[in-house]
Amino acid sequence: MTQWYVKDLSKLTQVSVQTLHHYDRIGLLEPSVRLPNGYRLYAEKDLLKLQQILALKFFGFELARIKTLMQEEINIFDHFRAQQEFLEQKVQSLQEARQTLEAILS
Amino acid sequence: MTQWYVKDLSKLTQVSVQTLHHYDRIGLLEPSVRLPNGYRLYAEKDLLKLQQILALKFFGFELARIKTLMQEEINIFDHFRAQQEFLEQKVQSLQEARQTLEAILS
DNA sequence: GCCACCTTGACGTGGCGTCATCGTTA
DNA sequence: TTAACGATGACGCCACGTCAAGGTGG
Repeated sequence: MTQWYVKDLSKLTQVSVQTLHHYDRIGLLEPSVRLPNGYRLYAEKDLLKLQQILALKFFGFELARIKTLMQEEINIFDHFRAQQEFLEQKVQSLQEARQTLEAILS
Repeated sequence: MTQWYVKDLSKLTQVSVQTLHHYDRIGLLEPSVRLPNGYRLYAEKDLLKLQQILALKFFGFELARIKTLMQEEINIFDHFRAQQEFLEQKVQSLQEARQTLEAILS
């Protein structure tokens, strides 16, 4: 089986059907085939692309940025470096709050 | 000066006017005085309440939760403990992503 | 005819930001 | 008269979740 309907791909990747619909709407991941009845049909390359999207999501990138990143495909490491700084700041601010709470509780 | 219009309170606390409007709409911080012309007038106790709200926000509580917390006012430490766990999980997931990026970059 | 799938569309979430339109005058 | 405030209301953002109403048959 190298083709999937939304629900099949959803089960396969643990990504909800609504999320796949959403990705289609915003043009992030459009199924390579649309059947005459309007059904979405995802091929293997779509699955691969989805997995790349999930990886970038894990790194904390926003969907809009993921979209442009996958079109550029160049100097991904520069983006990684920038994203790392971004995450570092987020972690720091969370850590501050957490440590303050810890101080209060101890 | 112990009374402030929205913009004055905004400047004083660095909280935007829109945010103050928002807090009023959701019933989190309603100004103690409403002039006949509809203008909001904040008193000192409102300022104090706003500062408490900001503190709880810093700890990562959601506005809805802050609202109920300030009504209950009891066993705040239990909430702090729960919130600490919540923050700890957030920090961990962010750390994972950050460390993975670090590994890639090094 | 029934079930399990598929579609699109509208609305909700959180915490506001951003106009737009209008009234007030600290 | 105008600027600088004030008000409310509608819509946008992000990443979807959640109905709702209807079509299709792998």
